[in-house]
Amino acid sequence: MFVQAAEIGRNPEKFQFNFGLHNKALDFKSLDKHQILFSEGDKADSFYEILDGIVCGYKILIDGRRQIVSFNFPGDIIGLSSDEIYSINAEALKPSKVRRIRKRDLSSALREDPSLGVRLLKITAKKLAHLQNQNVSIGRKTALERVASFLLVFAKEKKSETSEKIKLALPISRAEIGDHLGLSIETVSRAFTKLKDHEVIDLPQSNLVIVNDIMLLEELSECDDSCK
Amino acid sequence: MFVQAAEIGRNPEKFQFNFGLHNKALDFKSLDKHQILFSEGDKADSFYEILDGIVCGYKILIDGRRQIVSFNFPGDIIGLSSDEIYSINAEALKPSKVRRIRKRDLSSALREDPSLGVRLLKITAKKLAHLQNQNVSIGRKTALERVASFLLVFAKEKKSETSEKIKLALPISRAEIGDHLGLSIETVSRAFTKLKDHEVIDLPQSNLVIVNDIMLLEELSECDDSCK
DNA sequence: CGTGAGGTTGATCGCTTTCAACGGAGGTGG
DNA sequence: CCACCTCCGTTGAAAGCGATCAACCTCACG
Repeated sequence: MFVQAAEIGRNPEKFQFNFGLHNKALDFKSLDKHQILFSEGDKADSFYEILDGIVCGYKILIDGRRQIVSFNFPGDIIGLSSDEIYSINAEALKPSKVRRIRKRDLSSALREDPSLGVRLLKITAKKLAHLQNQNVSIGRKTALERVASFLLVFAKEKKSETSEKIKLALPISRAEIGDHLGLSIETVSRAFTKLKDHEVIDLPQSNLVIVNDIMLLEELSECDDSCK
Repeated sequence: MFVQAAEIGRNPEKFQFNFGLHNKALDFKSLDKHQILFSEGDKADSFYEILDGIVCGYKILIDGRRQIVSFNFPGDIIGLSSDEIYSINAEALKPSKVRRIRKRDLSSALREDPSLGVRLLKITAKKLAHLQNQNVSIGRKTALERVASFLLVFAKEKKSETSEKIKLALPISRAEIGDHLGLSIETVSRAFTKLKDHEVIDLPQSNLVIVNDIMLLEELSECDDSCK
């Protein structure tokens, strides 16, 4: 029983990227679960706006260790690369839809609409800020603090809703969370259990998180003392 | 005896940012060692090009844990924020010079020069790629692999020089490296010692690294097996 | 020559990983 | 319809890596 409506990352009000290219060849693409959108080293002539689903960006070391550097939800952009080639892999975590934007179209679009540059810059800067936070989490936080921080991001996005309790349908597995937070599956699971035991969250299903106390969650995200 | 000429990050050919604003009020600023350029939460109406020295970007948790998210050398930009406020702190690690660029000037500059947007985007995307690599290091690599990766970045920048051995004058303390790599001072020190013992590097002074075998360093940056 | 900051090295502790077993949910085929 | 299987998540026990605590060293500087 998947609570689709409450699923995280589904934010219809989210900024929809508009290149003013509607009359030109639009390039939509459907992705199956686990389908690769692009791989590290591929020629990076396009980037993509996520329209539906989730596409993650990740890197793998030669021995298989994986680090997921971003989860991309509808409205997000993936594939902006400084180089001629992609620096990461992109894979759909569930059936997804994306819109392809060719870089060569970008230049002309920028000429036609100077404000586009500012907007794009803003999006990129936002990704930067998020990645910086991620760096702090992975580099300096304990397992519990990382998981709390991770949940907090989604909880804050949905906070505007009136009810005290925040319901999050996580469309992401423990393994994927682990690879995002630099933790093992087991450690992620234990952190969830600990948050549940301390009644910070409820966990009616493994993918359904109900945040009981967002203030406490916020405290825990920087200092897990009260959850020892 | 500081080997100034060989110091990392000193790359005179590095892209110098040009806003075509030379005739307008230029805003240079000198920073002492440890002087704060801006703090997290400050109004972010400007960003800065580093002209000389090193400025690091970092975050601190309430209990003092610090994560350095970037080292910025001459030619680099710091302070690009998606928000109205800075998301990080910026501090000079040694006497530095920066050039201030007001965001309101940016909009007009973008209108006058559309290619500027592409360039700025490229710079930001490069920072993004670097931060992603950093994420992989901190999230999935061992201490030795992280230090090897760290050195490798600088070694590759200087590789073009003819000699086999690459001489790096690290202008960064062990504590700063640790806070960048998510490690303690002691662990960083031990990693350096191990690299020295295995003759991957020489370490005539604590701040002077001579890379003997960049191929081996590259291997070690993803798999520290051969250095156990 | 004393002092203090930065770096190294050793010993111990603790958090996270790894290895292992178990349980539930969903899908398939007899 | 139920047995079986696989995938995912949870829990326990043991091992390992890095943090912490502590002592010592070196060097620059007053």
